[in-house]
Amino acid sequence: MPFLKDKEIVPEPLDCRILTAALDLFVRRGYHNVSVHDIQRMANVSIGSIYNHFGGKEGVARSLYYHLLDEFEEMISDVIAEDLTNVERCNKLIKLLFEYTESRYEIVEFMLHAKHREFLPDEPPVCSATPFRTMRNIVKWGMDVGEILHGDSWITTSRVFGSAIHMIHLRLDGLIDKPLPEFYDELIENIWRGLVPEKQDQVLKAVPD
Amino acid sequence: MPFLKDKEIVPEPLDCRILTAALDLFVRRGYHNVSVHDIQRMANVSIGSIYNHFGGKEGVARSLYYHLLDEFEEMISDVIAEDLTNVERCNKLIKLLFEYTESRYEIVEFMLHAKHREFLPDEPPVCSATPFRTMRNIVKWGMDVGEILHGDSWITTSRVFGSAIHMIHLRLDGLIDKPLPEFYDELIENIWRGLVPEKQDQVLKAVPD
DNA sequence: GTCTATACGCTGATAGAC
DNA sequence: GTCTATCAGCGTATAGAC
Repeated sequence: MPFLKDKEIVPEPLDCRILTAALDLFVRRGYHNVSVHDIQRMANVSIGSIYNHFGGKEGVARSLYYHLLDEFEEMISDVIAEDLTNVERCNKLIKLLFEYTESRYEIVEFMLHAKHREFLPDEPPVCSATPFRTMRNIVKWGMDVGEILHGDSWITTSRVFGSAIHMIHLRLDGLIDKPLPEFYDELIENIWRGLVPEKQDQVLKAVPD
Repeated sequence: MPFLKDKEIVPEPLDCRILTAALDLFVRRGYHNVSVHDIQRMANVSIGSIYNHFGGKEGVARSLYYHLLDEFEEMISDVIAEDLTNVERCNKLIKLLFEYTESRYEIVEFMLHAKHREFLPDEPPVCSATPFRTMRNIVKWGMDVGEILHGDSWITTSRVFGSAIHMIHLRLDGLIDKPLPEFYDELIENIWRGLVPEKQDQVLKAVPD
């Protein structure tokens, strides 16, 4: 029986507790290895509440997914609003993704690593979602204005973001044991070598925070 | 009731039928959305046989996984045995992976796209398996003998194979609607631009089949 | 070795009190 | 809105005949 003092704990909203618990469990065990009872237990709510708020386990996952997609989208919008060159935008996004991977591991895992098709059958693949489309557009804009050398759009995007995302996967899988930000400078230099017109050294400098 | 004539159909071994059916189902619906009954039905065998041969659903998945890892490993050994430069080896592997993605879609999907952790909890991640280690070694050998410019090993490998693998993911997710081999030449040219010492145009030429 | 029929636990979901 | 108690169905696994 908790003392009254314990009640002074910040009363985190119920929805939030559920989503936080769900994210943690989904990432650690995988969606299908988590039951509604598990979520209920970890979030300290009743099953009834979960069904009232989200309509069931799939509803929780979908809500989580949309929520995080929104966060992601917002992050990209912020970067675009910052008035950088398109190359700098790419750099900044990679930097942010690398930092997220270290500080908010579960989010990146859930968004980049999870197979949503298996539990959200009606959702299109993540890569076709707005944030990823925008990332591809940034590369296209860069080619249009001559910042980035012309080439097939899929190839160029894969070369810019694909290798970074691949490193994120390797990090999440525990193969790379150094924090990703430590790779940032060398990776960026490597990415643009041969992808930008001659003598554009300024792409090297880290973007301002 | 089938006529005797039907019995002339090549008697494919029972194990093989099970594994083929399982691969198909796992890839289409995801491991957790497939029941032993589904496999049994599609393979035209009884549940008992599945338990006799593989000990259960997880056993089927594990057997399938090992089997395909072996195939993959063999493919790489063949390439290494071919006496090519390390750069050519990378090219050849990317070419083969692209071709596999088109011709043996399910295999690539199951090996590169599936989250094995969720149903084979004791297996290390695919990327730490021998084939992938060998791919990283090829890049390292290339750096050692001066074919490939020196740099961090993770970064260089991600730049060489990561972008190709990323394109495979995009293709499997249905975003890229052209067969991957059509991207091969431009991608290869793009990959080595800035990664090999000056004037090494020969990397461009497609490797002999 | 192969099959059928059956058992049993777990999970998603609901009903109904508060 | 929140909770507890309960249900129905599915999916793994086994027992035992052939």
